[in-house]
Amino acid sequence: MIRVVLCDDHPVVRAGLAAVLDLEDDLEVVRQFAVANEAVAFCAAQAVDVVLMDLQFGGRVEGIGATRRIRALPRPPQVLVLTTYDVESDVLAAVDAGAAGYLLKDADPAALAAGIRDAARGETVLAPSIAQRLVRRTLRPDTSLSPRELEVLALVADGLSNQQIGERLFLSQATVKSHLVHVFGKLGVDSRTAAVAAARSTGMIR
Amino acid sequence: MIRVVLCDDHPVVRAGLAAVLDLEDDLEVVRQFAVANEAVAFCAAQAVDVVLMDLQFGGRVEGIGATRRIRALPRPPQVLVLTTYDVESDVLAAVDAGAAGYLLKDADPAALAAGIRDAARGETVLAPSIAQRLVRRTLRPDTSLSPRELEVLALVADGLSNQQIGERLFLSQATVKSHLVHVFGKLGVDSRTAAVAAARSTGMIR
DNA sequence: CCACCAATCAGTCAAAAGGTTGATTGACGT
DNA sequence: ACGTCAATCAACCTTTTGACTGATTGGTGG
Repeated sequence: MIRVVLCDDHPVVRAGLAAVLDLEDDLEVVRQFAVANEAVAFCAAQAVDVVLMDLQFGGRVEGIGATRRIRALPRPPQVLVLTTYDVESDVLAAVDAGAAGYLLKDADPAALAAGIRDAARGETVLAPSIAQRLVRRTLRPDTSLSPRELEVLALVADGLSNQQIGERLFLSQATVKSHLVHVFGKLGVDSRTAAVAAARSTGMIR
Repeated sequence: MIRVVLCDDHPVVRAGLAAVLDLEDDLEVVRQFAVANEAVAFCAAQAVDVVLMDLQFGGRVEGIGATRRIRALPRPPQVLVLTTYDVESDVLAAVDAGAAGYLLKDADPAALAAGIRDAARGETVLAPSIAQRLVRRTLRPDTSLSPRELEVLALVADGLSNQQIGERLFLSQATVKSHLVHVFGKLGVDSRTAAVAAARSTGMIR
C-alpha cells in the first residue's frame, strides 16, 4: 500500500484527488493539507511514501520551499509536484528542490495513479509536454538560464522592480541585479524590457 | 432541489466539485461533462438550473462560446463560470456572454454552494477579489490609450529604449517620456515593464 | 582534492528611466 | 470664436537600472 499525502490549498482539488485516488487499491490517501508547512511537519512525524504537492498557494509558490524541506527530512517521502500550468521556471525549480516529478492537473486519473506508483519507486516522472520541452531545452545549452535566473526574469516580466523582486524572493537588490546581468548576457540584450521581449519570443516565458 | 451540471475538462476538478456539492442537501449534480458542446446539448434536452462552466478547455477558452449558446436556449439554465485565475478580460467576456457569475476554484465549498444558490435565483455572483477589481476599474474611466500612446507602448513591449523609440517614431526622448507618463497614469503603474504587463493582461497589446 | 559554477552580496559609477512643471501647435466640435 | 485635447518639446531633478569589480558559500564532477 502506497501512503499518499495531499497538499493543495484548493478544497475542490483535494476532494477530487482523494476521490480519484481512492479508486486505486494500492493507494491510500492518509492525510490532506491546505498549508504546505503542515504537510512538512506531518511528513517529519509519519511514514509517508508520496506527497502530491501543489506549487501555488494563493499566489505564493511556497510549494518549492516545502518540497525542499520535505526532501531534507530523514528517509524523506517522494514529492510529486502537481500544478495547473507548466511554467518552465517552476519545473526546474521543483526538480532542483528534489521533486521526483512534475505532473499537470489535467492528467487523467490513470496517468496520475501511474505517476504516483513510479514516484514511489523513486523514478522520475514528468508530464509528456514537460519532458518534451526539457529535451528541446538541453539541446540548446547556450541560451539556457539557471532556475533562479528564470525566476527573476519571470518577475521582471510581471512588471516588478528589482527592489520588489528582492522582497518577493528574499534577496538583496544586488543579487537581483547580478542575476539580471547574467540573463542579459545570455540573451544578448541590455535592458529588462528587451530581455522580456526576447524570452517571450523564444517561449522561455509565457 | 437545484439541478446542477458540471462542465470541466479536468477529471480531478469534476470529481472534487461533485464530492463537495453532494454534501449539500438542496443541490443535485445531474451530469458531468468534459466537453463544452456536450453540456450545451444536454441543457437543450433536459431541465437544468445551474451549469458550472470552466473557461479553459485544454488551453482554449471555449467556455465563453458554450455559455453564450446555453443562454440562447429556451428557458436557459444559469451559467456560473468557475475558473482558476481571474483574468479581467475573461470575466468581462463571460458576463457579456450571459454568465450569472464568476467564481474562482479556490473558493471554499460553502461559498461555492452559496454561489450556486444565488445563481439559481438569478442573482449575479462574483468572487470578492473580482468584484473589487471591477469597482476599481469603473472608478478609473480613462483606461483608453490614445493611438500614439499605444504605438509607443508597443515599442516598449518590444524592448526598445526611449531613445530608440524616439528615433523610430521621429520624436525627441522628451515626447516619448511624456507619452509614457500618460500611459503609466492611465494604467495605474509606475514603470515600463509594469505597463507592458498590465497592457498585456488586458489584451491592449498582444 | 581541485576546478567549476550557481547563488549570494557589497560598493561604485554612469546611463536610463521616471516625475514635475510648463509651453506650443493643430484638430475637432459646439 | 472658444474650449478641449492629442501631440510635441524643454529643463530640472530624483530614482532606478545596468556595468564593473570583487568576494564568499555550497554543491557537482572529475
